Amino acid sequence: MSITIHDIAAKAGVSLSTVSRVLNGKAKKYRISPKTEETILHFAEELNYRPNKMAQGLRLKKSHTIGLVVPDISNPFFAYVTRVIQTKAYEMGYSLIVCNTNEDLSTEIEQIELMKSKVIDGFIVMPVGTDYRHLETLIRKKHPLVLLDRCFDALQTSSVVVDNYEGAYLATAYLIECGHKKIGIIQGLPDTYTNTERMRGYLDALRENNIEVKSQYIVGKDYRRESGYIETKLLLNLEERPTAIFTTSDLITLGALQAIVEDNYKIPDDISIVSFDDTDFAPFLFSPLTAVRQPKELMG
Amino acid sequence: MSITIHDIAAKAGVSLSTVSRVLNGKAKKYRISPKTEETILHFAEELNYRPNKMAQGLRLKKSHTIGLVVPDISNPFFAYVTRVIQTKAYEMGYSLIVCNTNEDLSTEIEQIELMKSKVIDGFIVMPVGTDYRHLETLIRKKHPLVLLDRCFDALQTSSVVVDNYEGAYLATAYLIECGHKKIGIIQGLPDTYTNTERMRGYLDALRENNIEVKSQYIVGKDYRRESGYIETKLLLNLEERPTAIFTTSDLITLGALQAIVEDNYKIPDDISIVSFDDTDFAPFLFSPLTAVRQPKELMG
DNA sequence: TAAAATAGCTCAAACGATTGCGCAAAACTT
DNA sequence: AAGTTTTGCGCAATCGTTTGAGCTATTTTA
Repeated sequence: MSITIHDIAAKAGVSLSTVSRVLNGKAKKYRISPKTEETILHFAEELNYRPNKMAQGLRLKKSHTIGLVVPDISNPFFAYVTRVIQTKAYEMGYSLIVCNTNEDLSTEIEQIELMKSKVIDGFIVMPVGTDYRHLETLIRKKHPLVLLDRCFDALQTSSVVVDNYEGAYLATAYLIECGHKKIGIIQGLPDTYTNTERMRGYLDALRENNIEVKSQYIVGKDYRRESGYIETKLLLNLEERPTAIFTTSDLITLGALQAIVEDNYKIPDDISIVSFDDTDFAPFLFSPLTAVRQPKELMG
Repeated sequence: MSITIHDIAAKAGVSLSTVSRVLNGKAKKYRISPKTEETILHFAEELNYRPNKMAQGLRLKKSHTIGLVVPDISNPFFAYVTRVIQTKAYEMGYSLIVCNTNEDLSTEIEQIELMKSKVIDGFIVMPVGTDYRHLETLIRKKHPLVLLDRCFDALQTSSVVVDNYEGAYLATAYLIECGHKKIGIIQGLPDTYTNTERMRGYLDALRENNIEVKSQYIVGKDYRRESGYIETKLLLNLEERPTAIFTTSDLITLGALQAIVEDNYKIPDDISIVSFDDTDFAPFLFSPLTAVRQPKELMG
């Protein structure tokens, strides 16, 4: 089959230990003669030797693999962040196992469970965000873990998040500045960190400007496109329809646009939109979009 | 550390072999008594045993891991396909190691080289497309390999591709039908399978309609957005500028749109665009876009 | 009642690498 | 010339599983 250190040892007429040491650059430390070292290196090259990472991993309890858990890799935001992470990981000699949870908690739990048995050096998780007991277990078992995009204040682990509150506050305040008083929000998945913060920003901006918070203007239940579509339709059909909508994800924005186009409303004459998550295509839409940009590169 | 079959064997008072056999559902085959089986299963459950996949992999020479090599995961098309693949792989009990080649051949070669040492069960590669000697090596070494999106006719391996020729032909023919005679094309990475086929479709459509092929209308050198931007600017500044442009990727399209907006041209009055790769946002652009859709779900 | 068959396990090698300990030969000291 | 140090390398255990080949009771057969 493939070449092992046995083959090299045999060719070079030395023991396994010696080969291993030379190949790991520990020749000096273990006083291997330069001549032997060269011979081994020569044969390793000639046979095109590649260490078997499973064997190494078994022995060293290290896989040089990072598990990345992402809610939806086809979402442009997550895709971009994934690319940044992969590139960096590769530079550092690590591979990336990518798991898609589809914004589903039980899938997330299952996928993490599967990865635990794979001897993964560490996890980067963008959690669904409604529960974190499985992450607690991960921490308790000493698996290195970094949370990305969404975090749990109760969880003792490193997290990389943007200031969702501030972003949402600014977005809403901007609409108010533009003269809007009837501002709807299509929220994402309730009880997730990002959503709670964004809602808080929206609400605070309204309150501080003495604008009444109307419950029928607060809609939405996940970050999907379909959600943006349906909720926008409903908002537009309200007796007193909002003049502006704050969409809390790029996919929601997409759905909202679809609804607006279908019902023949004009942006920004009939309705204004401000979106969380900047997207590459925002500037080229039939009406340029205002958006809150996240530092994706940095986050990755 | 973590629980091994040793621990279970000790608790149950049996040998390692017996535990392994029960856990692999081979109790019948090896005549383990139901009582013993139950005891073992009980302790496995109680200790929350997870097999160490590295040890299993070492022994069985199987990692239940697939390597996916993709040119750019932040490209919506690739991201979508990746998601489909990941979901399916997970259903079948496989994990996915994702590598980004950044459309760079040497990165592709390096990444594949790295994965080879990881004992990967098989590869799914969307190759950069300009060379395939490294893939030949892979096949020669009996690594299972499937090519996706782009293929090499010379390579003896399974490939999943769409009919790029037909798509490009139809797109171009559509523009001709609309009355266009001056049709530019912004091609992708030259010498790649997809690009060659799309060019062929474009050229054949022109020829069969007796339209002169002008070399200054054939521009572009990769699938990137920047490329779409620059080439469109140049096309629009030609003395005899084209009235339609066929863009051969969604990112090129994005760049083209940017250029068109900046220079204050109107779609479709001043210029028409037909794009290869449908995108989610196409219907909501300032002017709806005609596009050739690829069956991403099916391809994945 | 002895031989044969079966049930129910265990032993130990193997997968491919790493590493603490030890040992012989060479080189150096006095 | 005998003792000491250094050089250069090998032995064997270990990581956690799997599996072909036994091995010992018990049961069945003749």
